[in-house]
Amino acid sequence: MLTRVPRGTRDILPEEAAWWQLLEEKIRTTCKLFGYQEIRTPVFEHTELFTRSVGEVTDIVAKEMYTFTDRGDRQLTLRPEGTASVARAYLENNLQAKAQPVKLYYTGPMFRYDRPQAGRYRQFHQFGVEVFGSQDAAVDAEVILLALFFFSALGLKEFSLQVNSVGCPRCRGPYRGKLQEYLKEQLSGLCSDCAERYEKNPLRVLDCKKKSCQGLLAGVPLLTDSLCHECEEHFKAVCGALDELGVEYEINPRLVRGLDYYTKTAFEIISPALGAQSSICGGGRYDNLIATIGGPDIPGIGFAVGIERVLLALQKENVPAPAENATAVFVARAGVSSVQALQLTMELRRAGLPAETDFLGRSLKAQLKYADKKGIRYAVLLGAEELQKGQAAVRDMRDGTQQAVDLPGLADYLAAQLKEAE
RNA sequence: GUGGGUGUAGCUCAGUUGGUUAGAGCACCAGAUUGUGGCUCUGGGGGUCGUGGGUUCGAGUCCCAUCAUCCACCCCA
Repeated sequence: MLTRVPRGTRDILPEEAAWWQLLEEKIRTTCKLFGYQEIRTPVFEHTELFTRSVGEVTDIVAKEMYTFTDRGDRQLTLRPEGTASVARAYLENNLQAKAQPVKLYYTGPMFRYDRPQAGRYRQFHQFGVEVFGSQDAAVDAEVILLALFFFSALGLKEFSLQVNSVGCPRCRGPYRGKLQEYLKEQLSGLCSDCAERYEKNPLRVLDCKKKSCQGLLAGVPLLTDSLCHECEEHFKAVCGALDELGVEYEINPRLVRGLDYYTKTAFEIISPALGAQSSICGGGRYDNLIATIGGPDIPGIGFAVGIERVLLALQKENVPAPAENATAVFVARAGVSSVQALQLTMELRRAGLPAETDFLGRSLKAQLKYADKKGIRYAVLLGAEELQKGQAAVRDMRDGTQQAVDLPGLADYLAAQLKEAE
């Protein structure tokens, strides 16, 4: 073999593509139901967009971006996430001039240079929504409800919601100091990763998986206790809205989001069916993002769902595979040219019947075998004998019964049979 | 970037202390049925044993390297 797919990428073969189509359909219907409109942005952007919005010191920017220089010496990057691009498009196309708030959704491939593992790929796919222009806590609730609604619509059963508030620059700065002060005492007991996190991003120490570190965090000050008045009120309002709407959730004061632009609400939806990468949806509010990339002061909130992970979760939960939409009719031929058979096949197609025929000159037996394997319901036998009488034999592949039908009425006959079969 | 597991047919795997021409099931193709799928029977095609090097009279088997893949860490969807 000359070459293989690059590491961390994969082919989606027809069988699996049926799952993808199902997901894409649910995405569209759910978003329509909630009044969100689709936006499509390029898969690559100026590198600067991500370094500025996602944050220079985040892992995504520091070590996971697919960055390249094009022939015109431009620094470009394959998008590692969707929010920055949508925020850029919002600004660039003056969507603040449209009816507010602007509610958008997107799907598509994202790229991160990371070691592949269960539920993690270098090219992966996200479905996300973004709302610009409202600070109402009810919007936070709606966005969360949309995600939960989507998972339920897919037939997913086991998933749970965690929420937190990561504050804003006003309260996060002082809290960071308080946290570092506390951690300073424990520094000798923390793992090497946490020692590094202590310097670079102390909030991350909170959700370290090591028991030894968690043990040292018993009396750690929590951000939710140090929120400024505005953030605290907003967090209370979000929790209150979820309560009132009957949404089950857990407050996880150690939930930290990895991207710099998050403010206030942060949430995550987890599927226990998955391995270590159990997060199927992550999101939150980003009230300063638009301003960060040079726009006016417009608040926003959104989430991203990992399509591959949702697919894994559906399979782990044994959600039944979507029914294959098989071809309805196979035109088998005996002593008739493939072009003649194609002629009849086209007539059926023009009448709206999914149909195919043989191109391999196989025996009738082999043709029927093919039709059987592809789950085709009706085989039309076009043979010299029948053709003389102006007929074709229609074989119901389910019970093997056969019926001679006049060619002029064949499409109508098949259409009626198929309708009845429904 | 770090640690561990696994690489033999399209798929799942077997292959003895290193020993002739590397096997099975499923899948695929054909025949039994000269124009009829599924079930059965019979036959057939398909492998540089991941790759490169080493040890040996002899390597799928042992050693080293490398690549791929899986799982976990970091981080994230």
